Amino acid sequence: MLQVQFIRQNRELVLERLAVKHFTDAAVVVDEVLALDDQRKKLTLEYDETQAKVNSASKEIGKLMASGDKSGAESRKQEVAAFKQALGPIDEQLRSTEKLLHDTLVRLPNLPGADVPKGRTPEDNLEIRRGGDIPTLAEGAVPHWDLAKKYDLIDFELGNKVTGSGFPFYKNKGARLQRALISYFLDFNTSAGYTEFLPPFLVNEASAYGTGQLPDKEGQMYHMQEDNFYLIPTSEVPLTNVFRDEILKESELPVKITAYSPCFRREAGSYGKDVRGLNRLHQFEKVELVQIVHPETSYQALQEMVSHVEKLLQSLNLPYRILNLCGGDMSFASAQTFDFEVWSAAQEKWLEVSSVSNFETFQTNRMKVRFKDENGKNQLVHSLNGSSLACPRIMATLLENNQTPGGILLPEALHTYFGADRIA
RNA sequence: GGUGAGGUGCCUGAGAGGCCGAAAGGACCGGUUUGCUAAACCGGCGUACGGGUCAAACUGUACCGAGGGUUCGAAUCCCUCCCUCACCGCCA
Repeated sequence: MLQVQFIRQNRELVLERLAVKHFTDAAVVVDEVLALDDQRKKLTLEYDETQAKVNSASKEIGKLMASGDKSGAESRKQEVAAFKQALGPIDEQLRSTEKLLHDTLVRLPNLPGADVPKGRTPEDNLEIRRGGDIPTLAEGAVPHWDLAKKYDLIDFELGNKVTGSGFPFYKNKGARLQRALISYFLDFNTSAGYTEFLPPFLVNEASAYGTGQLPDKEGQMYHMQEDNFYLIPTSEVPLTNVFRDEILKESELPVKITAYSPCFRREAGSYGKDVRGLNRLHQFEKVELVQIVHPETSYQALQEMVSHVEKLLQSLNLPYRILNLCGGDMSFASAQTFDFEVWSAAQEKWLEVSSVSNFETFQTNRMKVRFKDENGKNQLVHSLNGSSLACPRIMATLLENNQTPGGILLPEALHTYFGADRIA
C-alpha cells in the first residue's frame, strides 16, 4: 500500500512511475485518493471538534453534580444530546470515507524503482547475467518426468489418487534428494547470516491480508473454512508477518531470516504443457529468504540477496540467467524484482526458480512495521524477500541436465547431503 | 472438547464509572556523581490521525484483546467474538 502523504507530495513522480507499471487510469485513481484524503481530514476535524465539546460538557456535568447543581447539570445534558445527534452522521461519513480511501489506495500497485526497465511483457525483461554452461545432452535424453519414472523418484499418479493433480509423491532417492536440497539450502543461508525459522504453514486472515494475498488474490490460496485459516502460498507470509505492528530498534536492523516450508497454491486455471511434471504444482517445497532493513540500505540488500542466490545456483552447477523484470511483468507489490531462471536441458526452456524482490515500504506500510530512527521518529522499514530456492524445478533441472548413461550425476555440494554422488 | 481464571504501555503490575493515557517498579535513553565496572541521584520515556508551526512549542480526538451496548461520562458495567493460562479429556 502506498503512503498517501508521499502521493500528495510527489503526484507527478507517482504518475510517471505508475506508467512504467502500465497501470491504467493512474491519474484518476491518484486524484481520487487525494480527494478522499482531503474529505477524510475535513470530517476528522469536524468530528474531533464536536467530540471535544461533548467531552468538556460531560466533565462539567460531573462537577455540577458534585456541587449539587442538579438543574445546571440537566441543562448541560441537553446540550450534549444535541452534540451527539450531530456526531452520528459525521461519524458515519467519516467511516465510509476512510473505507473508500483505503479501498482506492490498495488498488494502486507499488512504484517501480529507478532501475526497473520499461516494458510490458516477459520479452521486455532485461537479462543482466548468465552463468554456468548449458549442457549438450546425449542422444536419447529425456525430460525429468521420464527420469523420475525410470529411477522411481516421483510418483505423479499416486499423488493423483491420494490427493489430486499437482500433489506428487516423492519416493526413494527422489524423496531423499528433496530433503537434501532443503537442508543444503538452509545451511547455505544460515552460514551467510540468515536466522533459520520454521514457520506455521497455516496463517490467519490478518496475516494473509498483511502480505497482500488478501483481498485480491483470495482464489489463489487454499482456505480452511472451519477455522478461517489459509495455507501459505510461500513462507514469506508468516515470516514477514512476524513483524506486523512492531516497532524495531534501529540497532536490530537488518533482520535476515530463512525458512523452509511447503507452499500451497491453487493455481486456478493454469493447465497445459507448462504444468507438466514438476514445472507447476499445487504443493511444492521452498526455502525462502526475508530481510527487514533500513530504508537507505534496501537496494544494497537486494543486490546482496541476488548475489547470494547466484552463488547458490553456481554451487549446484546449474546454467542460469538473471532477469531484471520490466515494469509490466513485475508483481503488484514489488518495487524491483530479479528473477532467476535455470535451463532445463531436456525441455529446452528456462524455468523460474527464484524471484528476489524489494518491496520498499509497500508491505510494511500495510503491516505497520517501523523502526525508531535516531531522532526518535517512527519510520517504515523496507522489506525484501526471495527464494533460495524452489525445490521442484531445481530437482527437474538437476535430473535433466545431469543425466548420463551412468546415472544422474549430482553436484559436489549435494554429495554429503544426499549420501551419494549420483542417482543410478 | 469440558470447567475455571484472565487479557492494561517494551516488561512486571495497580486501577473496579468522572480527579486515568493510565500508579509503582524494571528495562531503555539523556544528565550529574564516579579511578574502571557497578551503584546512587535527577530528568525523559506509548501509538495513530487531525489542528497549529519554517520547524518546534502547543493543542484536539481515538486507543487498556476486538466489535457492539448502557451512561451526560467507560480501562472500569452489560453482550458477542478472539486469544492466553490452569486442570480434565483426547492425542503426535
